[in-house]
Amino acid sequence: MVMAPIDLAVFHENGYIRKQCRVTGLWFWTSNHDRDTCGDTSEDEYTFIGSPLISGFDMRGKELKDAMREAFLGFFEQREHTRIEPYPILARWRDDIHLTIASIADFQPHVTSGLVDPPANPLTISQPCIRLTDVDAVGRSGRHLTTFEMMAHHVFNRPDEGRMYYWMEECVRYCHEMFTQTFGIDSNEITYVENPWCGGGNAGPAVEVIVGGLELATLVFMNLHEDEKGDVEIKGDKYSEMPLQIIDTGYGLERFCWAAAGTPTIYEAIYPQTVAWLKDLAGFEGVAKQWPNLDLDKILGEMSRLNGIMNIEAGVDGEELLATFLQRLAQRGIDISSEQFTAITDPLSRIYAIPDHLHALCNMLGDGLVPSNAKAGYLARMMARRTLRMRDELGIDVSLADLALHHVEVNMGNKTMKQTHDGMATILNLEEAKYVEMLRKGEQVIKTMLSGVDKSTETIADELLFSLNDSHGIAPEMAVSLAIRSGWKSVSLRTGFTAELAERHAKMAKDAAKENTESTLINGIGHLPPTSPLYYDDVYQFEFDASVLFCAEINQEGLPKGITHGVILDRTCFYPEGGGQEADWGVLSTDSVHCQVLHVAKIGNHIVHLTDGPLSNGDLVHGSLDWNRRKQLMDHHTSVHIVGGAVRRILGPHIYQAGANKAVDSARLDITHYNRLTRQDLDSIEKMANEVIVQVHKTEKTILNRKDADRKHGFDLYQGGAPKGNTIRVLRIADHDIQACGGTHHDELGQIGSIRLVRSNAVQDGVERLHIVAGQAALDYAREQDGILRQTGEVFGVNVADVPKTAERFFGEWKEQRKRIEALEAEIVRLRTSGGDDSSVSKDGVRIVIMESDGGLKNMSKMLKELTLDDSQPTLAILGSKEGGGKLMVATTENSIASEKYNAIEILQAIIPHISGGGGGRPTFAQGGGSNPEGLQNSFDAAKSMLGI
RNA sequence: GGGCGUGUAGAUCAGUUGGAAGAUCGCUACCUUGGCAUGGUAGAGGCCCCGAGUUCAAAUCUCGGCACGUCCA
Repeated sequence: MVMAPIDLAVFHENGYIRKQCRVTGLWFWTSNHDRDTCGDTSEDEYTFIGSPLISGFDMRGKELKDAMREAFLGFFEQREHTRIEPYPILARWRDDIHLTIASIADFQPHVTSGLVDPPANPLTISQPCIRLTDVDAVGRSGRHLTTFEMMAHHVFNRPDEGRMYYWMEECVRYCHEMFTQTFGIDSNEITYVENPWCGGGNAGPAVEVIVGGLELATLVFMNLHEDEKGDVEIKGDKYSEMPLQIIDTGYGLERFCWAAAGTPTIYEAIYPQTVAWLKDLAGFEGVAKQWPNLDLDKILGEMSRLNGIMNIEAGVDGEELLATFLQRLAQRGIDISSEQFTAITDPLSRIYAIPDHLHALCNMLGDGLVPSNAKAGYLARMMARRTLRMRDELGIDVSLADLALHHVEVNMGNKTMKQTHDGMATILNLEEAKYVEMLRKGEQVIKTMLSGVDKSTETIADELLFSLNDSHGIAPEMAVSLAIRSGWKSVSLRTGFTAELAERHAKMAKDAAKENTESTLINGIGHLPPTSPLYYDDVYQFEFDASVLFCAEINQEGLPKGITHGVILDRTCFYPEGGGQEADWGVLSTDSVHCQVLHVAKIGNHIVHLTDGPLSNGDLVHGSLDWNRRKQLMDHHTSVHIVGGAVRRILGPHIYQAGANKAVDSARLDITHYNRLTRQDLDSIEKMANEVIVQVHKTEKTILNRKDADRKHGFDLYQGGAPKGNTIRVLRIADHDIQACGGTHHDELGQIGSIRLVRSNAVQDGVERLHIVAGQAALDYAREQDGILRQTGEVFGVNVADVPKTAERFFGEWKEQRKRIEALEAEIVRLRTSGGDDSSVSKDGVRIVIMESDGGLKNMSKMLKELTLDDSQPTLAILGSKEGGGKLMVATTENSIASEKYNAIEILQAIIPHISGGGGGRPTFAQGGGSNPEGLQNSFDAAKSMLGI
């Protein structure tokens, strides 16, 4: 079975008929019976440019977006949908994506899987989204954006439980009513295109709503999931119906605004003030005035229309595209040279892209994101750097922070943000400084890399450009312009290189994508009742009785040594490894058997004890924990929460937990921050953490429904990671820190004793790792440190308090004395080489010196230098030492009769066997070593007889 | 998460096949001038990031650690 036609009463009632698109072959519904294309093809141009299709919205920019959003949400609110506040743009409730890419992303994976109830049903929302896949086309195509708001109405139906709110008929009816009545769109301009949707293992029928050549909305009816035995086939995969039936709609707010404004590009509809401001700053009027007879608006309008029907994709050859473009423009009566076209569109595309990029950047930073060189933070850095590059290319002299603050003021109004404006400015100023530094380094690297290349070269080697881009952050275009500035004036970028670079990256990404083999520890336990965890009821319970439900042999790599069996009980006090907290250890025993529990893992609802021996099904066992271990883990885990709260309070709202680990000897907490932490920072965090222990007596542990938890505490609750179930355990330490956490924590903070921040280090740019010790571990740590200091003091023979001062003095003296020894050695060399003893012989105008030295290689080479660097006295010098198994050095005065007559390597090779060694060097300087220092005299004798002296 | 790159004088960086640690700026002193800009001469300043390994020999090659940079997902 393939997907059935979407045949709805609402179509017929409004005079729509079903036709097949002449171009794409897709089926579509239209009330214009002459129409033979679906509206979204290479032959359907935008019809709204210059003549808006949506009436009643004369404003522009933020005001227009606000009005449009309100019209949409209001429409659905009046029709029994609940309005939901937008989710953050950082998708922190998910572990598969960094950014919110669609409104449905708010409800994945647990609402869409049916595990968690939606916040309301049906609901309407306008969700800010960021998609970076088309980032290169932004500003150039006239319609692409990285940041947009997806307006939506969502429904989560459960027909199997008798909850069916509405389906296709009503959905399309709402859409049609809104389009034609609220927005006054001519029915003939609307086409509904049937185009089944699939993605991420789900699928369903879908309708694209095209207005005036622009896709304004997609209505997806998600009711299928991938299933090999399914009877529906879409794009080669088989699907079957799922119990949850979801309406996932997406209406592009900015596109509505564009259709209402009818401006040449989408950017002028939504960012008019910023575009005008940037034009002014970049002196764009001057460019345009060069050709007074060109009608700019007309050209831009035509460009957008053309872009609407031409597919600009990354990797398309730029020159070829330009030629086609100019040809098509000429057909439309616009006569423009490629130079004129480039002169106008190059700066303009940057002027358009900057506000879009700033919008993405401000949204990300506003949500508390810290720029970094990895993960989500890298996306912010990429946007910042793109913006900076375009700003520089436009020759605009405004800092990134000022651009962003201007953008926030003009385009974001009083949107509530986690990050303060000052914080944002601080972060962006740091980013700009890093960017400038990167450019400076890049220029240096280019100079070095090209130093051997002729100044008249026209190309830069591909490998060099790849390495500049990948290792030094210098994009190919940038590399070329830097090279030109540094004197290689005729280089240019080979056509198609950028595409090759992208291809290469794509290939690397593909190669790196490895299979995620999730090996299960134990199979066949699905039928067992879930293990009842006792550690939540009373975290101080360390003994319990239970019965064995399951026991099997385990044979798997990577587990702690000694593990032979996996045991599942009906209930347990043993905490399984999870949430960064290590597992409990202890003993499970019966009258006759004692098994050590060496590790505990959670598999689904079952807690598996990994033991060093077998137990039998039905056995009654007594379990007892290694309480010292558990107590220490609890000390650390609770401390991590306390420290986390303190860090957020002291450093600012951008602090987010990027990971944590709680072991016995110490705990780690990774936090997002834009600067390295100083010891002062650590001290004040440590101070506050210890104050909390004193001031807050009790922790508060509650269990909340996921829906209520979200509403009550927001998404900061999930710093420890995206929770999986519908019920959430919340740990509250007064108002200091509130977290969803499934670990074991103290009821009373006083149990911890004290917290020490040992040190911090950088995990990656933008992420700092705090090393924490608490409770007994803090005492042990202090004792150990004390011991180290005491030992050091004993070595110096001073009090511990004097160790730093003394070490400083010793180090200073050591350096001084080393220098003095060098000076004295030099003096010895001078004395010994100034002649006066019988080691110096003259032969045929060459002074021959054969001498034993007592220093190492360094000292010998100094003597050689002294002997052979004097041009006025041609010398052959042979030095030896008994140090380190014996050393020999032979050198001649360069460019003298000594170097003509004697070859240092030959002499060395001839005499070195006497000390059982080898060596080499240049004809005027050779050195080597051996393992028989006693043979040194034989070497000297051999040299003498060889030279005939 | 994966790939790539970099740690050498106070600063910016060179350093060839492993074989004698360098340049420029800055610093100090002296010379040139009435003084300044400048010019000249001399000098000081190095745990070649740390630790192991290979080697007769490591700034250089290999491995590990630390610090930093960068691209992609």
